[in-house]
Order: sequence, then structure tokens, then C-alpha cells
Amino acid sequence: MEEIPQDPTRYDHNQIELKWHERWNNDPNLYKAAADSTRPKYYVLEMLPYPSGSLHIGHLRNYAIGDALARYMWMKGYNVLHPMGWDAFGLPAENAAIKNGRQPYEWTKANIAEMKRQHRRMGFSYDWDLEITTCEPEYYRWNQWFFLKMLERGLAYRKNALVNWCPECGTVLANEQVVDGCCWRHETTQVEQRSLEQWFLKITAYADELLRAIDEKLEGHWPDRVLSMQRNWIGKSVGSEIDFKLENTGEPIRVFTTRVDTIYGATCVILAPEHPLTAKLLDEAGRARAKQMIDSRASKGPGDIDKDGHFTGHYAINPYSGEKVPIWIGNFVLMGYGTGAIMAVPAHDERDFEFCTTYGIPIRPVIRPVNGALDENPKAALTEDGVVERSGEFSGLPSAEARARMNKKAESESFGKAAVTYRIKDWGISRQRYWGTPIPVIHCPKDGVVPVPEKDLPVILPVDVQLTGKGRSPLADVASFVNVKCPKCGGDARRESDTMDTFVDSSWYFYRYCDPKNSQAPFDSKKIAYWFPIDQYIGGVEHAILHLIYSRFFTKVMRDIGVISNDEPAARLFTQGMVIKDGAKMSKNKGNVVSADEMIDRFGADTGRVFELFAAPPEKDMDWTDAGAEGSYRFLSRVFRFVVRNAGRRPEGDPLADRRALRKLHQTIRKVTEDFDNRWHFNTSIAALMELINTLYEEEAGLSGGALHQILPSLALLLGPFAPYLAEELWEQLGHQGPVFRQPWPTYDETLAKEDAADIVLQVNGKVRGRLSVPFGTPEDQLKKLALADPKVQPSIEGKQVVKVIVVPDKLVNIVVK
RNA sequence: GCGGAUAUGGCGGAAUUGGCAGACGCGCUAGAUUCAGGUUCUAGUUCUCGCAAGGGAGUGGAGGUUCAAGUCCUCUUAUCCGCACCA
Repeated sequence: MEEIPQDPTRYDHNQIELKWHERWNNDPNLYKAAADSTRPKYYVLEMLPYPSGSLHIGHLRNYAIGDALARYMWMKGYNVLHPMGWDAFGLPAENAAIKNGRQPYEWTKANIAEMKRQHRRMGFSYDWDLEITTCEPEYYRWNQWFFLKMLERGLAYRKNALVNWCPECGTVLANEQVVDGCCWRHETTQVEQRSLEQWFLKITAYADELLRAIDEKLEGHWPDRVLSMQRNWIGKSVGSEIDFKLENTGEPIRVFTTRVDTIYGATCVILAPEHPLTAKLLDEAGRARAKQMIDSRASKGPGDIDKDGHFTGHYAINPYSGEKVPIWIGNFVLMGYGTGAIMAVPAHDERDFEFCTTYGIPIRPVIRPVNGALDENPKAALTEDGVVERSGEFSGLPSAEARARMNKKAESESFGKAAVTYRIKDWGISRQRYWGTPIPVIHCPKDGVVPVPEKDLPVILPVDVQLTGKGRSPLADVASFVNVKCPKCGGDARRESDTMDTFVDSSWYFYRYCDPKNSQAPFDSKKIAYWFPIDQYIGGVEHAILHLIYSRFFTKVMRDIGVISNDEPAARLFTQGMVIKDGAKMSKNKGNVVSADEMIDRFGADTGRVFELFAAPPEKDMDWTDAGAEGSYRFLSRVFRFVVRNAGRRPEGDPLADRRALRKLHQTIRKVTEDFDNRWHFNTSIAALMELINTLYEEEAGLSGGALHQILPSLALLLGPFAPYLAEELWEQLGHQGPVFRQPWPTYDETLAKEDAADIVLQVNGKVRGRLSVPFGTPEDQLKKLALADPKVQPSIEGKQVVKVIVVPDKLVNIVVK
């Protein structure tokens, strides 16, 4: 197509952006952090993407926020580290491979190339020399290395366990990947429970520290909702474990309770249907009932299960009272929490109350309110602490005191102890799939599980593998991979064919950015000591419990291994809101995706960035609308035209117009600076820039060359973090050299930013009746006099008694009348 | 049920410290520019009574504190998110 000559004052985003894109691309050192710098460091990081194929505008928000911050911090004089990489292992590659007959490696690399092109086209300020790709052996060998270190320390272990199985994925899922009983990737596919030999990482060993550090290190620096989700997920409860004894054999049945003070009110013991003891206690009919409970629980979503119970015909002895109570099984008792067995105290627990009422089990109150009597016939459970009654030697004690003494007794008589239970469970990392990090162990018939020696790392994932998507790892059928010699005895052995959960890859990737090409170690610890913790981590809230808890765990393990010295990966976390289009989150399924390319062609990268930052504060969801994006385009056009047509203006002008324009400029610098430093409300920063340009349009005719000489370069610099292409173009057109983001951030002058006169609001009984323009610092009694005499105020106070006059200097006078 | 958040014009949002509610943008209305459409520029745009000047109401709802409340307190409703029979 013939090139149409453009009006030189038209903002041609394509021409400007392609010109600078070209220049920036040819400068590989543009965004490089200084190796050893005297300047303070700043590590800004956006969560690394999964290379799904191509970027859409929903992805861009995360990067636009991080990029604005990185550029601002550069301008503020920091040594900035701003890297990007690819979370490249995972199921979609494998599924795409099966569907299209392409190898996952090839598919993934092609996607990365495409998305990287889009990233560069957006002009994000990454140092691509630090790029990491988790599916490359140079990266995943260190996954394997960390795994071996954990194995040495007993933090990685293998056990046969009931695990979550997604029939659609054909693999095991971590607890964190099960959402409402369904697979996180297949929202309508019920997760099944299967019993398999699996590798686990012992995150529970760090449960307490993970929880404590939330209060001690993260509170106030990470979003509340993320911390609250993590607290919930770790789910600490402090209580007691107590053995009831089976009536005939004396075999202990251990229960967990947070309310041992109510134990004299226990009227039965209830086992989870999966509890190992049920096989022994139940007859055939009972076992069928247990199985039925398990199955019906699996087929229903959470929360809507009716309580179901079955008497085993057996009894247990309460170790405190010596009382004999029936043993039931109940569908609401969870095998995975506590000990899988509870004592039911219907008088003081709502669930037990419901269960025992249904099955006619006695209800025995043993707690009275501190200032009340024991309710003999409770209509509902009294769940608050109170005073313990009818409890032998403990009667009359407050609940807390009773718990302490009861624990002591249990311990001294060896039938129980104080205990803490966590909801979080160890992290199951085995996946029966191909496209992931091979787990570096060998199964030897003689020596059992033998770790691959460190010198043999990496265990390379073979390419060109026949993929089936069936329920076992395709690697199991690759003879050259699985058939190995045992490192210990040299005999024939079999390599582990499961691969690691991809969340292992992303649990420590941000460390690797600091030293991505190191072939001797995961990284040089000295470099980590300089850069860590991450000063600002930015990503979606959907990672609140998966990635963000795993990576905290990894950091603590790495610290204990001795390779790093920080306790937490990120000093500050920011979770941006989603991009909404037509009322829904942008996704391929909904068909409301706007591709980054399409957006750039139409509006330009700068407009896209500005609009995503302007439409809502960054932590809130934002609506993408084309009309809104056009508004941002208009704003950038106005800036462009103003700068271009005023760049070479005459010296003379109207001093008053200059004064007004310069005042607005300094107010704008102050506003934008404060937004960056305090609260990141870039929507108001951009609104301030729009106000500035509106003022400049109003004053344009009167502005002197001298004033413009100050205003125009500042305007280009202020625009730098939000619209880097346009800023760079204007900077050059104004005759300046060097990248905008390497220039010092403009400073503001409070005197210049100050208004000429104070605008005093005059109120009568809190209602605005007039206003007054007076010099700043006008004394209170003067203001009072002026206000009372004001012609706008007069009618409202005439004939009334002035009770009081409130004066807020330089701001307001409120006259109270009767 | 527990935990976290949110509620302001036709729409997205602003009001950072209790002090002029509605900045900025979208949309809309009018006018100018343009052959026309688009673009651009100018003016207007919370609701309501009024020709106007001007008045009244107004930040999910109900109370309260205060000279003054979107902002603080109590209660309440709705929506969103997370967890959910966690003993």
C-alpha cells in the first residue's frame, strides 16, 4: 500500500513507536543493572508468564504497572533490576502436542518467541540478557539439585498416600490445585482420590514459621487478603490430642480437640469413614455404609453434605471420667485433619449438637457462662469459653485454665498431650506427566530409592517422546530414559518416571535472574545478598496460596541449606486487579480476548499502557473499553501536538500565563511524585497530567519561550514511566539526548506550586454561602470580620444570633447561628 | 458459617489528614471547523424546583458523634473474593 503523507502535527503512534522500537532493540545494554553500584538497589519483578501462545491486553496490566515503577525508580537514581522469563513447563504444552502432533519443546519455544516479540513491541524495560526459561536443562537441573538437598535433609520424602487425581489431566494434583473439589484447570471435573506412591515436600515443617512471618515480616507490606488467605490455608489450631481406649482391647483411639475443657461432656466418639480402625470395628454392613459415605462425599460439592452417621456397636472409655461412650462413624469427620477422629460434645459444639440430636445421643452441658448458670436443656450449643462444671477435679475452673491442667494430666498419665494441628499438608509434587522436571532418583531392586549423584545432574528430559495423555508418565515407556544402572551397586535399576509439579520451577526462579548463566551453582550467593529481597513483587491474586506460599517455603529451605540469607522472597507484594471486558475476565473460553497486537495496531503501545493505568486504581479490576482507550489516545495526541507546535516558540509572553502554567506544572510534578511514593494510584497521576495539558491549552497563547523551555522537557520526563515511546520522541524533538528513563526525575518547587491567594470557603451552619480570596496567612480575627461582613453571607445570618465562628486559616470560616 | 473487601452521576472513577462531593476520562447536548463523515476546537452536562437570579436534596439504608461526615462510631442491607462440617 502507498504510504500516505501524514500531517506533521498528527500523532502517528506507529511511526514513533516503530522508530524507537528499532533503536531500543539494537541496544542490548539499555536496561542492564549495574554490576556493582554505589546507588541503592531496587528489584522490581512481575510474575513470570506461562508461554501460552500470545499476549492479550489482560496480560499487559501487570507489566504496565511494573514497568512504570521500574522506570520511575531508575529516574529516582536507583540501580534497578527488572527481568523477565518463562514458566515453560506444564500441561498445556503437552496437550497441545498431543492435539497438533508437535513436540512440547518446539511448541513452547515458538510461543516464547512470539510472546517475547510482543513484550518488546510494548517497550517494557526488561534486561533480556537475564531471561530464563524453566524448561531448559540449565534451569531445571537446579530444581533437581534443590530436590536432592531436600532429600538429604528429609524435606523430600516418598509415601503411599491418598492423593487428588484429575481424570482429565491424567495426573495427581496438589491440595492447592483442587478448587471446590474440582481440578483447577477443569472446573467441572471432579477430583478423585487415589492411593499412589508419591513424592512430597515437607512444607508442614515450616508451617509455624510461614505463619509467624506473616505477622512479623509481611503484615502491612503484602495485601491483607493475601495474608488472610495464607493464614487460613495454613490453618493453625492449638488443642490437645487425647486417647480414648477401646472398651475391650484397650487399643487407643486418638482424637484431636481444641476444647479439651469440655471433655466431661463428650457423649460419643466419631471416626472418619476412612479411619483405619473402621475396618476392624465394622461388620460387613457397616463397611458398606462407610464406603457409601466416602463416595457420596466425593460426588458432592463442599458445604452441602447432610450429616450422616452409623453406630459401630463398640464403645470407648473417656480417660478423664472413665465413662463408656459409643463409637460412631460420621461423614462430617475428616480423615485429613487432626487425627481423623473426634470426641463429640453436643452441648458445646454446633456440629456435634446437630449430629447427636439427629441420632438421639445424649447432650450433657459442662460449661456455664462466667456470669450465669448451667443450662440443663440447651436448645443450641454453647460454644464460648466459660466455667467448667461437672468435671471432677476440674470443676469450677475457667475454660483456659481447665485446658492447661487437663493437658498436664494427659501428659503425666501418658494418655495424651497438648498438640497443634495445621490444615496445610505436605506438598505432593509427583506428576504422572511428561513435560516437567524429571525427579532425580533411581529405583534399585537392591538399594531401594537411590538419589542421582549431583555430578550426574541434570537428568535430561528426553525430547521426541510418544505422548498419550493417559494415566501414567510417558517417560515410563522410554527405555533409554528409565533403564539405568544403580549408582550404588551398579546393578540394573529403573529411573523415576514421574516429573515435578511446575510450581517447583516457579518457587525460586527470581533468584536465578540474579545469576542466570551460572553453571556451577543455582546462583552466586553474593549476588543474591545484594539484590534480595525483591523490593516489589507484582502479580495476580490468583497465586495467593499456590505460588506465593510455595516460594516462601522454598526461600526458607534455601536459607537453611545455606545458599541465601534472606527469610522472605519479597519485601512488598502488590496484586493488581483483573482486566474485564464485556463484564467478564478476559479469557479464550469467554471469547472476549483483545490481542496485544490488535490493540497496538489500532492505538499503540503507549495508549494501551496509559489506558490500563488510567481506567482504575491498579489494585481494582478495570474495564477495557475501546471508547476509553480512544480517550487515552486523544490525551497523548494533545500532548504530542502541544509539544511539537510549541517547541520552537518566540521568547516573549504574558507573565501571568507563565505563572499559571508553571504553577500547574509544579503541582503536577508534586502529585505524580507523591502517587509513586505513597500509593501507586496511577489513575490519578495520569488525571493530573491531563489537567496539566488542559491548562497548557488554555494558556497556550500567552506562554513565553522561557516558560515553555521549562515546561516541555518536564512534561516529556513526567510522561516517561507511562508512555515511554512518546516521551522519548518528545525528548528528542526538544533537542535532548539519552534515554528518558536515565534522566533525573523532575523536582517540584513548593513556592511555584503554591496558589497566589487562599480561597476561603464561607459557611453558615455548615452550608456554603460564599467564598473569599485573601492572602495566605490572613489572621483569624481578620477572616472572621470579613466573613461576617460578606454580602453573600449577610442574608443567611441577618436577624439571627451568631453562636460561634469556626475559622480554619487559609481554608474556611463556618458561622454557627441560631 | 468464618475471613477479606466493596458500595459515590448514564458509565469508569476523584476527594491522600473530618473542611467546597463529583477532579480526570467516557458518553451525551449544543455551537464552530470540515464538501460530508471522522478529526479538531469551544461551551454545557449529579438530581430537582425556577425564565432567571437563586433555592432544595444528594455518596447502599437507619441511627449517632461534630461547628462540619463520602471520610469517625453503632446497627443494617447488597455485591464480589477466599476458605468452608478444620473438631
